[in-house]
Amino acid sequence: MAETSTGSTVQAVAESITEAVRQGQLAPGQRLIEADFTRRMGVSRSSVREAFQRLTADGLLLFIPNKGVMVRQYSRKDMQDLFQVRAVLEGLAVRLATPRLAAAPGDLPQVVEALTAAELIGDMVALSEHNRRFHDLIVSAADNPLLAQQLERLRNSVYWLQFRVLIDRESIYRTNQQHRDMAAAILANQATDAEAVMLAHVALAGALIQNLPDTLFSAG
Amino acid sequence: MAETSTGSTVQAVAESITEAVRQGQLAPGQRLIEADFTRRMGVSRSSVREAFQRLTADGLLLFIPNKGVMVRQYSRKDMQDLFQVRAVLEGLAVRLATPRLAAAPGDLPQVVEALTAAELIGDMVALSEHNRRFHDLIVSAADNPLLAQQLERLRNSVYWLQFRVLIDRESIYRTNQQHRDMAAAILANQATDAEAVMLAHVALAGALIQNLPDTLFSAG
DNA sequence: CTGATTTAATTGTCAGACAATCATTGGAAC
DNA sequence: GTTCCAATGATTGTCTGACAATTAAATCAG
Repeated sequence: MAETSTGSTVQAVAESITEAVRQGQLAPGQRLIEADFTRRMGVSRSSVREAFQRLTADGLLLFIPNKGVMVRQYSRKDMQDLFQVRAVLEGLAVRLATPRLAAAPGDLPQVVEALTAAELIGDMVALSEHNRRFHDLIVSAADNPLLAQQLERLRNSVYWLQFRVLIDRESIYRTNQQHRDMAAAILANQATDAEAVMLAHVALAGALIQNLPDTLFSAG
Repeated sequence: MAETSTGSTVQAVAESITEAVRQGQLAPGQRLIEADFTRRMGVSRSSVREAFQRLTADGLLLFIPNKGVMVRQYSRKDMQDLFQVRAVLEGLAVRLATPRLAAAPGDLPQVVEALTAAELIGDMVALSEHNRRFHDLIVSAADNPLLAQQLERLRNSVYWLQFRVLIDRESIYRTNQQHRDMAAAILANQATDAEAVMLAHVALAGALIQNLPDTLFSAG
């Protein structure tokens, strides 16, 4: 277990599971057995249960009484709901962040450049990485920890789907163009414009996800 | 989180603590001792710990490693952050709910009437009750469970402060007038107008809370 | 092959244990 | 009397083992 460990066992278990889900080693819908993790990680059932509890509250796992927990899977409706919420929150974030970033852009210009560069050479890993940096930069400039936490949770929920989305060059280009437009609006201190672009940006991401095949969604 | 009670022990403990916090029997900042609850409620430590864990994720309690949990207390900045987030979420809720409620108003007219009646006779308990019904009606009409859950959590956080806010007749009147305006916009299927009123409504609530004395806030 | 019944897995909860950490108390030194 | 520090007590973090209740799997009768 080589994560940002606080020394806490529960924390380590939770992080390990989170990572496994993100990497797709634990598929959505898959049931998690307590005894399984006690053996594989050499920790007690109490610790495993507490980790499950925490991750359930985080929305990563789904808890069903007397049945245990499973990796939460989302229906199309769930994703639609999620992107509606995410849109207004990301919009709020960029609205709050704009005046601050306009005054102190920090890494913003470099990140946008890196995004464009990654797009040109088709480096998906770098693209994903810098995309995360772009949004993190905005959220942290918004200076609202609650907002940051909520958005982090929402992003975790779509993390594994996100990868299946950026496949065609067209979508990548459109997405990246929105990044550039948004950065321009931010640096010009046009909060309303930046928010409008962000709303379109999140809407596009949501639409791309809805275009994915049925097999990636639960029935619900 | 007010889930349907499963009769589960952990659930019972969590609900009991939530209720105690809402009623002010457990004051913000107060530390909760595990052994205390095992004795008083006749349950095991594991159950208490799991309940703590759940409530921490819900934002009701604050967890500090090796120190335990305490009833979370909020600084003015925390409350400002919270109301910023709440505003956009409640705004989204009413925007989504408006077309549905315009088509099928359900109890909306009666609730608004009951609010006005409670205001006239100065019945604070009824006022609070119908206020909750008003907002619940909107959120459930929005048909977005994720949004509903997030708003529920945010409301829990301010529940105990809310009571200290509605003291002067002026604020009560203004608040209630917003309810009436919002209902009118909803029934006229004017989603944008309804959302605008909601934003003002939440902003007013936030301002009233900021007017409360320092003693009700943590330092931060 | 289907359905019912027995068997095995798994969860929910409890009790008790012990080391690690935090909080408090009571000096000892200044 | 105040300040620092060690001894003491309280509390948390984690583990082990246990057992009833519930769910899932296997078995067998038809």
